[in-house]
Amino acid sequence: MQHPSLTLNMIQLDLASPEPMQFQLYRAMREAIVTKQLAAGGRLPSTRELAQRWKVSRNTVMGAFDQLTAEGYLKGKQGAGTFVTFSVPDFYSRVTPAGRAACADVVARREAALRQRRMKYQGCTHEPSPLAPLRPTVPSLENFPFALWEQCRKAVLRQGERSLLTYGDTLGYWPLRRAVATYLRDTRGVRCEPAQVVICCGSQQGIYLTASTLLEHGETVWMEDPGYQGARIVYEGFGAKVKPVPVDREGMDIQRAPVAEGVARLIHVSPSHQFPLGHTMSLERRLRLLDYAAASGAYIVEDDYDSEFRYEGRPLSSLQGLDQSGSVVYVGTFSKILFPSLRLGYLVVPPGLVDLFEQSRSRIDGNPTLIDPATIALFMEEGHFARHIRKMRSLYQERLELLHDAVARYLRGGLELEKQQCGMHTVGWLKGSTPDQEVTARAQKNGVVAPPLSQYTRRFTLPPGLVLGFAGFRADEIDNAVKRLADSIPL
Amino acid sequence: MQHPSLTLNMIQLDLASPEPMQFQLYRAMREAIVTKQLAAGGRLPSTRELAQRWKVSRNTVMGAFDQLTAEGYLKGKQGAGTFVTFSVPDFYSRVTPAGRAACADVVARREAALRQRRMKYQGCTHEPSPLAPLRPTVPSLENFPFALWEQCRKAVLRQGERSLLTYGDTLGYWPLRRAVATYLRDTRGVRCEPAQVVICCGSQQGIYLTASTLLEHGETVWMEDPGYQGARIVYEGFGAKVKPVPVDREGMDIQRAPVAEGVARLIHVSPSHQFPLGHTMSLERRLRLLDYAAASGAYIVEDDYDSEFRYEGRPLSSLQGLDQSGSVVYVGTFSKILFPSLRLGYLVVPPGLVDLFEQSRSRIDGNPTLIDPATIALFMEEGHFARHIRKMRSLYQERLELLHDAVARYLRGGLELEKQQCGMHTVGWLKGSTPDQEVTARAQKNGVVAPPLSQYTRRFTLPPGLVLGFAGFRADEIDNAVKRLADSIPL
DNA sequence: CTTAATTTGTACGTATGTATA
DNA sequence: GTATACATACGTACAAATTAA
Repeated sequence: MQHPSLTLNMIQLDLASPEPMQFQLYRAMREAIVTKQLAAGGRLPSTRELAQRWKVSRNTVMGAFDQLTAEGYLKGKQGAGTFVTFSVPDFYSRVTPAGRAACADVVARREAALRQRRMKYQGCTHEPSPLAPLRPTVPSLENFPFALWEQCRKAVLRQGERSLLTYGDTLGYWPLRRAVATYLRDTRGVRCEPAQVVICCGSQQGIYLTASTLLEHGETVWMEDPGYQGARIVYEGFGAKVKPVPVDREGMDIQRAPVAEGVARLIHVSPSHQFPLGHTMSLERRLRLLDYAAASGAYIVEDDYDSEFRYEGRPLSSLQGLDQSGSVVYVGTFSKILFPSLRLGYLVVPPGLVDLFEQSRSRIDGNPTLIDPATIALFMEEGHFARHIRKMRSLYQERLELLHDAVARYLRGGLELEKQQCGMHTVGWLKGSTPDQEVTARAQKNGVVAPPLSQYTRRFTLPPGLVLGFAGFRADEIDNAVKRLADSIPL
Repeated sequence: MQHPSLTLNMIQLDLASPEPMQFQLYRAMREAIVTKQLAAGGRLPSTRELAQRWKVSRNTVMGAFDQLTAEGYLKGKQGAGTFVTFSVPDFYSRVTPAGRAACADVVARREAALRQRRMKYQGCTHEPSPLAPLRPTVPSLENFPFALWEQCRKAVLRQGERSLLTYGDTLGYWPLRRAVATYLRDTRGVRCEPAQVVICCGSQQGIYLTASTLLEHGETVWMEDPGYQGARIVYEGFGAKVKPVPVDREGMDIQRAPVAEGVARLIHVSPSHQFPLGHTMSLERRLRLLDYAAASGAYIVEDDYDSEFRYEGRPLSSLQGLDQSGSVVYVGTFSKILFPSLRLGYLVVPPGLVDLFEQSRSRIDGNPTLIDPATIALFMEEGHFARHIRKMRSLYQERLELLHDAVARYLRGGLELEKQQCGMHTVGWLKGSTPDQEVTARAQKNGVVAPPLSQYTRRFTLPPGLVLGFAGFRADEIDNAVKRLADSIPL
């Protein structure tokens, strides 16, 4: 077959461009080949000729040719010339307008289908509210002993620099698992061995991991309503049917669960400090719940997200500590005690399930980080952790009182605060008839973050209310925020 | 009703135990109440009497009583005594031996069923091999510019301490997404905007996230065989049917895919440096693959895990850069360039799918970390990143040559190294007839890590071979390891 | 078949701007 | 600030392969 000669007339060089000339040539020629402007098998002009025509060195042309040869577009034959080896396959849809159109159609339909499928999981999206008062779940960062933290980090790095940079254990850094086990035993009445502790990237991942291990597509999950919607989204993402169970002052009542609609595989609760209402689950309800789980084979997810900060009396011990059947997965987090961007949490799983959790963990996200966990471990071992909690407890208690004062000052009659015994946020009931979303929107305009209670419920209607975080903000910030909140509530 | 007096004779204290005595008392009494050894309404002995009997301070007894009172088990009446308030509900199965047995049975069956269900996902587990030569995918940690890294971290913290401790954007720290986009554009020919970049906890999570967004239960995934089994486990965990596609020197051949067994939703490939064999996918195969994806509606996962280190010529540009239909999800990682325990990677997703990925991301693991990403961003902006890659490139090239020398010296005839042009590991073909697993086991005993090739394949048989990592080890370590490897290979 | 012209592939040396140590 | 390394660009030379006269 006679090889047609190709001219390459279409290619223009730009001397002023910062892009190297070799690369300009490479790109232009590749484009020409892929779009079939240069036919397969065609012979290119000699490098000499091209160098002369483009007024560059022959080496420059050869540089471009080399790259194209390496990528398989060209093939040089000594003495004969350089040829386009690569025949853009005829199947290649890009070359014909019809093919292109067909593909575009397929691609568009694919995306539409995907969007459709995912629609059902959408629900309430995570609102990215700004870091303004009174955003809930923000700890006091100003009071975090960052210098101490850095000191621990340095010590940890000095000791084990090389080993802390490599791959860690799937379930987490052992000294941290040990420290967490001790901590939970001492302060939360959790019964566990270090081996049962799983370190994960935040409590959200902990819940995810639990779902991925214990939950099968189509199974039923019972959740508190109102409750933590982040968990609902996770469960629904696994194809679970999430059924709301009403909550009152004694917490979730398992006897009011929709048993008729199918037995639960997972029951998600926050017994120490119900999210978002803040109630503590009563002892009777706890025992009923545990009994139901043991008798029915359901697992309980105990979300203990906020239990560290209790202002009256001793913290109640955990559900997990009462359980004797191995039905409870305990979920905790460091994000709210230390700082959120640390993104570390933990699970305590029943002893018999550790290996199953290890399997799913290694699928999601093989080898975890090491430096931060090692730092936390030391931070705990040296007692800074417990000390910081104690300090924050009294600080947050003060701030809760400040919030009460400010509400009494600026919002008498407009907002009634729930009596809160623990946590970092409280609920304020709106006395007027304005829907809470509307108040939230107005407050946002005034620079105050206060999510509406209605955002946390799916089925049961609540009186209008706001969730107010008081932990992360100074006295003046709280005062100011409540003042502006008062301006946002129509009287 | 007359309250019966209770004796508490059953309670024994253990002075030697590290558990505080208050807590021992608390637990023992709680246990007695819950198991109905102490009846509801019963009057306990006075704290004075108990203190005397147990030979502890009255304060200790009061501590235990306080806790039990706070939790709702007891109620003290001044002048009258302390009473058991909590009546264990009769439903409570734990109280009767029959109920206990029934629960135990349910619990045991639940766990067995779970184990059964999860069995199918088990497959090849992640082998936790020690950090010994010649373990693959270990970068040279000794040469990591840790001082510079710490400097960047410090600078980043100084600038934005408070904001770096709070919650970040779902898809990652924006400056890092921007830096990654620029880097990939310049060095990998990836076409992308910063908004398409998703920061995740390692490439494993990237693959997981992709599967959770694009893959539905029961759909088909095509994968290179041999290939990265971590990805297979992820896909199978989502209920996908994973079909192996053979690989040769030109990479995976889409024309040999098992089309008859169902159309693919996802195609997982490593075109720049096939894992584990190290071949580069030819241009024709690349275009065929892209064409197939665009025409069939499949998505391609391009795992570009190792492409930074190329020792001859320029790195080939990515599949993503050739794609015009938005069918490619590009997966990269920092773990192999910086250090593994950093656990950070990234995806580049098609522009139309960003919001879907954001949704799934927020389910898996809401708000990502900030300090490390910010540090990387600065590290990149200041050029340390590119510099470090360049340095490591020439270092690894040297080490590859050292490996070749050592093999020539100690293993002439026993092992033939694949000619490698890039990456951090290479393949050595065993010339004898011993199965590779056996050689691996012997090597492990001699302190050398060298995974068998057979571990990376599912269906197609390969000649026996070993995967040898040369990047993370010093000259003497490599030499020594090869010597010990020679002792492990029967001649 | 021989020969001369042409072409690639390889190997030098040099200059320059940039980034790095 | 200075020395060093590196990528880009340019020029020259020559061997090996091919082609056409």
